Amino acid sequence: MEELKYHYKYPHPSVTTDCVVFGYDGLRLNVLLIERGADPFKGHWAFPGGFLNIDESAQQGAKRELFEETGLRDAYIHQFHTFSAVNRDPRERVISIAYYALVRISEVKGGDDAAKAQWFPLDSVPPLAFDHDMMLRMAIKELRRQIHFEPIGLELLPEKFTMTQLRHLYEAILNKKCNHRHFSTEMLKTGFLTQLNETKAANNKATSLYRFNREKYNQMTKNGFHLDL
Amino acid sequence: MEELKYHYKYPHPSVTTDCVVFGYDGLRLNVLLIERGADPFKGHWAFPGGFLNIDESAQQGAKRELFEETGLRDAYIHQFHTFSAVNRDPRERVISIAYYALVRISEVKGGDDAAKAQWFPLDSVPPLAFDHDMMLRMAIKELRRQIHFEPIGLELLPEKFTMTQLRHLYEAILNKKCNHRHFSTEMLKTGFLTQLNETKAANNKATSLYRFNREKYNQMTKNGFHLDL
DNA sequence: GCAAAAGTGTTATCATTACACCCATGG
DNA sequence: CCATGGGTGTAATGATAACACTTTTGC
Repeated sequence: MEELKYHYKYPHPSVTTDCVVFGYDGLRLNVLLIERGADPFKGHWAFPGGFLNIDESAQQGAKRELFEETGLRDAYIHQFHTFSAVNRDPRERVISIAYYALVRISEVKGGDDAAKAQWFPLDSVPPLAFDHDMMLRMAIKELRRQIHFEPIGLELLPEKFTMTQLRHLYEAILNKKCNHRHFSTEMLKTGFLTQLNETKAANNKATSLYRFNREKYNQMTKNGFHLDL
Repeated sequence: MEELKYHYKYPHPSVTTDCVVFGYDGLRLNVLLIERGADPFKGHWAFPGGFLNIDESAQQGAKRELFEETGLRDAYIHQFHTFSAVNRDPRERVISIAYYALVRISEVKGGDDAAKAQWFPLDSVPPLAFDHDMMLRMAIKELRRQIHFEPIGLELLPEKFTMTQLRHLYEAILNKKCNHRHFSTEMLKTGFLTQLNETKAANNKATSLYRFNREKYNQMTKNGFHLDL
């Protein structure tokens, strides 16, 4: 047995970060799951995560775990809840600070370790390990709230996109249809979209392409705004 | 020196809960602060809080701390963020799971301990200890978001109240005027208000009194709804 | 009696939706 | 050449706000 080095008068919990990684495939919202190779919950699916180092903040820890699993360095992440039920891990007392990330599925590489990772559409997620079912429900709830107060999309859509693509993303996240006239006017008046001169001759007449105005986008992420959908 | 009992191979952080207690006095939103009696930050004001026991969840810990400080057993509390910057406490690595509570100022008794506690209106809060300034900003931001998705007021208003009182509460929280016609129709159509036969002959002609419909209120707290203000 | 607080009637403006129609592409 | 997936014009409906006016109380 290894030497035990750190001594406390009162017991301290272990602290982990977990990351619900949302990816958009242009049609549906997906989550990235890892198949556990060891007990407890061996063979079950779970979110990527791991122990927090003593010299890193939770955000740094979550980004490190995300990088190890997806190869993404600067993804957008957002802390949404800390899970602390006494028996949530059968081995020992573990508190998990949970984040969600928004990424483009196409940019994700396989993880460092040989862990099996796989994307699942939101309506086909298998039963998860630990309290990760609740974790997923709360992540979705928080994402659906956040969409009313911060811009979303820069991390999920290609560089250039049509208004319809942006609406489809919002519809996938909110799981409801949005009126396209209203959606378009609301989006344009936020000011974080730049209309390009280019158009896309897709399956219909020339359609305008848009790009995110990063400066305005970041400012609105920081200061917040209010969107009625 | 006391005997040290708990041994870990890797260092574990300490975990605390802190509670931003919001109280409404019928006019403004206030927060409850404790004057620190010992270093670090001796003499500075801070939110009530303390170490999490190994056999309680964060929610139980926050409620325990709240009870010790206010005498309130069943206040409404809501977790809003976990603070984990490496040097947020100068003594050791401390992670704080932060909640806010909504209480009636009139029901708060002095705390168990001799700690000096005092209510401060939101626009007169002194500089706070640790990272509690940021904590307060984030608590207010989250409360202002939450008000769009869950009913608020049962914990802050008297049993019976007028529509104007309810609107004043919302205006105090959102820090902006609400159109009184619109406010009234929006509130009534949520269904969590019950109009009483009684009226209040206050400073004007007879005004209807309302009560919260607890069943509907709790259901909407749980399932969420959407309110545009 | 008058100022202040709060409710009501009327109307103007704007947001939102519904419906019908048009256009360009891909088979 | 037609079905499909969007886009647009017009108009109805409903939400929101502004303004003037009323009621009652406290001073």
